[in-house]
Amino acid sequence: MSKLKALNNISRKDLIIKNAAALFRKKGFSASSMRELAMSIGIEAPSLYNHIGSKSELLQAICIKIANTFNTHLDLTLLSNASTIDKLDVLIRFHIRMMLDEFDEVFVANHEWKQLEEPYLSNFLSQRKNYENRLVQLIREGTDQQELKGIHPHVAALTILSSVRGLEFWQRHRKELTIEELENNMVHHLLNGLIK
Amino acid sequence: MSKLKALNNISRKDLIIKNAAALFRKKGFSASSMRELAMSIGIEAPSLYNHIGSKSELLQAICIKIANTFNTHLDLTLLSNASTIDKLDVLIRFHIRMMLDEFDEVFVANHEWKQLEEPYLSNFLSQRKNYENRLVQLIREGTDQQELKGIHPHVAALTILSSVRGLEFWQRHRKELTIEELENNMVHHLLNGLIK
DNA sequence: TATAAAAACTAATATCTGTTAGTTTTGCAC
DNA sequence: GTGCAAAACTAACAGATATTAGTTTTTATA
Repeated sequence: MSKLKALNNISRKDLIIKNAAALFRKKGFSASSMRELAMSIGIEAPSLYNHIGSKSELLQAICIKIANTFNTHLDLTLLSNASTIDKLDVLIRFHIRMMLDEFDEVFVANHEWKQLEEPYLSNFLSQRKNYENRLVQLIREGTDQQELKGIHPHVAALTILSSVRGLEFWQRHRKELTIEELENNMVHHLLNGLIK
Repeated sequence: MSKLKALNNISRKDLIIKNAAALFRKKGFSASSMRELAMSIGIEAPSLYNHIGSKSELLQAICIKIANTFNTHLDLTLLSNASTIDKLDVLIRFHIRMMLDEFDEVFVANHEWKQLEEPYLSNFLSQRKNYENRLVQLIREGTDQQELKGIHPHVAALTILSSVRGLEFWQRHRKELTIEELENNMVHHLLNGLIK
């Protein structure tokens, strides 16, 4: 087993977390049982506890990882010298890629964070609030510098974040467009509008 | 009790459904217990069954009602002689009002439909797909008639629906804007874009 | 092949779940 | 006040839940 682990560099614990993300996405955290998770791996439920501490630890791992990924990317983006519009472009595209590439994890973080226990719940929420606030600030700066229209920054930020989040429903239509076309369409809609 | 019911026209069953919507929104359907629901209304859990058939019946009632409300409104809107843009305007504003006025129910329908049992699950999904398809068709017509840009209709529809759905996060900011200002900002963003 | 650790197993527990059965209380009509 | 129906109650059940304890099997190393 440790030879396998060395080969493809994925530990038993990581496998459990990955399967948990898939299961939690499909049925929701509370409606998912440890027996079901174990079965998806091909072992009995108690065997899971040789690798993990508890069910809620799995949710914590998923949510924390996603929150960190997004915040780290925002850090980097805000540091650049690009214009506000270009920064928004980069951020929107990153959200879209994440939504498609790390679908299960992002979905679970978006939908099941309510089931986190303290202090992970507070932590997750403050990270998300922080992310939102910095995005709002970016939009405000764009408005001040006459790059953007005077749309209320909170509303604009919410619209952008909600739109990309809504890509959870895009799976059905994946074949219609390439990822790049999808990105281009969505960025264009959010930045330039729908009306000709 | 029946005098009370006659007076304010809300039956015991309706009260239970209303409290269920609030509870399901706060904790999720699977994480909500019938004992908790009963406590929120001041009775014991088994007493609920004098008024309702089962827990899942509550979720069904909530989801069906919301799906019907949206589909009925779309029926009416599509019948009018207004331009595509005006129709989109009306639809977006209706979603926003619903999200704010019937918050618990809309939230639960959006988030917990997965926990529906058959045939309610299939029914709900086909109603939602139908709604989405008709919105896509409306946007396609707007493009054909040169009212709208050539943004991929599915992407545009998804962006619009996701944005209004994201108003579940607006509760925190309710005091910042009136509902009408919120509507105006969001409609303007989605139709005319963010860039000046 | 012997050893030790990793990881699987079985058995069991306490708790919580939705729901039922049967009984008592409540509130209104006469 | 009597009677009746609505709606509350208590007691209880069968099944599922996450998790623990203790044991056996598997695997890698020496």
